[in-house]
Amino acid sequence: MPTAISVIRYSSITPQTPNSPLKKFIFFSKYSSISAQEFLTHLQRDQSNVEKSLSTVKSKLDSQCVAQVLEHCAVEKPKLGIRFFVWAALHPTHRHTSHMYSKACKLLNLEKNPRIIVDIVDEYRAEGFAVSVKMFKVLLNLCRASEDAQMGLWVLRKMKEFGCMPDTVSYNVVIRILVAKGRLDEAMELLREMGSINLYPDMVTYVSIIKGVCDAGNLEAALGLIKDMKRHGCVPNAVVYSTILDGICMHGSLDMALQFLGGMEKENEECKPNVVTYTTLIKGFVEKGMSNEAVRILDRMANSGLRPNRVTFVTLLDGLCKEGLVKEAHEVIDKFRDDGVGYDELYSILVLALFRAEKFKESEEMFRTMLARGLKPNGLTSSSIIKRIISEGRVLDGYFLFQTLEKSGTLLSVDPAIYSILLVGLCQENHLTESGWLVNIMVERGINLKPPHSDAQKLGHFTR
DNA sequence: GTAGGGTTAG
Repeated sequence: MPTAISVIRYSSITPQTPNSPLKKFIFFSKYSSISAQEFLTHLQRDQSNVEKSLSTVKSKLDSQCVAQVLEHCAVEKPKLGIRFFVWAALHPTHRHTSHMYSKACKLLNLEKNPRIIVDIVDEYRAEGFAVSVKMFKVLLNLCRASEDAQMGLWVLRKMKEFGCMPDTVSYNVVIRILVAKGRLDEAMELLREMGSINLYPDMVTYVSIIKGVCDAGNLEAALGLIKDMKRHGCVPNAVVYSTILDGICMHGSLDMALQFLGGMEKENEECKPNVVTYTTLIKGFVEKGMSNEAVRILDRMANSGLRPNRVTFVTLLDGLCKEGLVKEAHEVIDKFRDDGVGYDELYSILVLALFRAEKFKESEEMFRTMLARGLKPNGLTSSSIIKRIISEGRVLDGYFLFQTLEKSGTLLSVDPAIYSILLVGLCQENHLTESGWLVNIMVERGINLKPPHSDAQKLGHFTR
């Protein structure tokens, strides 16, 4: 049987990108798929014509393989990594998800080294490579993932030098980065620029700018933009109106927001309020400490035939619990128990809402009630409650809850970090049988020990 | 593209 000690030893060989060439080779052959290796080989074979070399690879291109190639390029050849990433984005059988864009930024450390993008564009030019609009859009989306407005603007300007005409989507990407950075004037300037080169701003362009204007509290400007878009034949939809409604909640009054909602309810299909619209208003009431009113919005939403989702319930139950309206919160979940989200999930949301309202005792009691009634709590709720119990020094309490969750089949959804925290606690208090049980489960599930730094030092005597 | 525990896997 594995012991606590063996798990700790075992975890010391957790894969991490190594530095020495030999270790790298072992890592390379152990953790990379055949296809990633093939792409890497071709990527390095003819560095003067990377794309052509890559195009001869027959292996299947998938997300896992993209991530592996990037990992291997990260340390020494980040530029090659990006060239591969851009090439892969244009591959007919593959599309990068937005998650993959963030992952690429992280792996290649684009935030710290924005120069890489500049260097790549220079490389393309030096090679006389025919860069397409699509390729530039990949670079733009990398700028967005690294939230680099400066680089986004730079890439947008560079496009023309390659004979590429930026399209509406290219502008939208840069406008969104600027809005996120609060650089509204520059975003507006780009909007005007689009008009001057006969590019049509679309719904996405307007939603981005309107959101920026609303966040800044300029409701009048937002309404002005609505007029502009109508004039340009872009008919505002529920997304646009929901964005404005959020602005009214934040910077106007709730009365005004109610009126605005009333107006939307009378509109035709495209503009009718949706789940997000109602949730936005619920959030508006909750943030003003009027959760009881928010409950009425939920009813109004249900009456109009829309199903509230998780976000709706999280927003509302958080508000009710913060105001101590726990009875009302129960009424809400009982009323909607068979309606889409599911009772286990609703109950979990309520327990977590109490937790976030710092009503820890009530929240833990309700969590235990859930388990006693055979309801399955979700991972976030279980993790939050157990983590707190352990941090209060009630290690065995945490252990018993772990056992209960294991029996109910929901232990797997608990954050893997908590396994380690619990194991450290059990070891420190010399609960050997209990640690053994936990170790078995961890080994069985392939969960590595990742003690927080301070605890790792305390664990020193176990690893010797 | 709008509300936004984090979920799958990406």
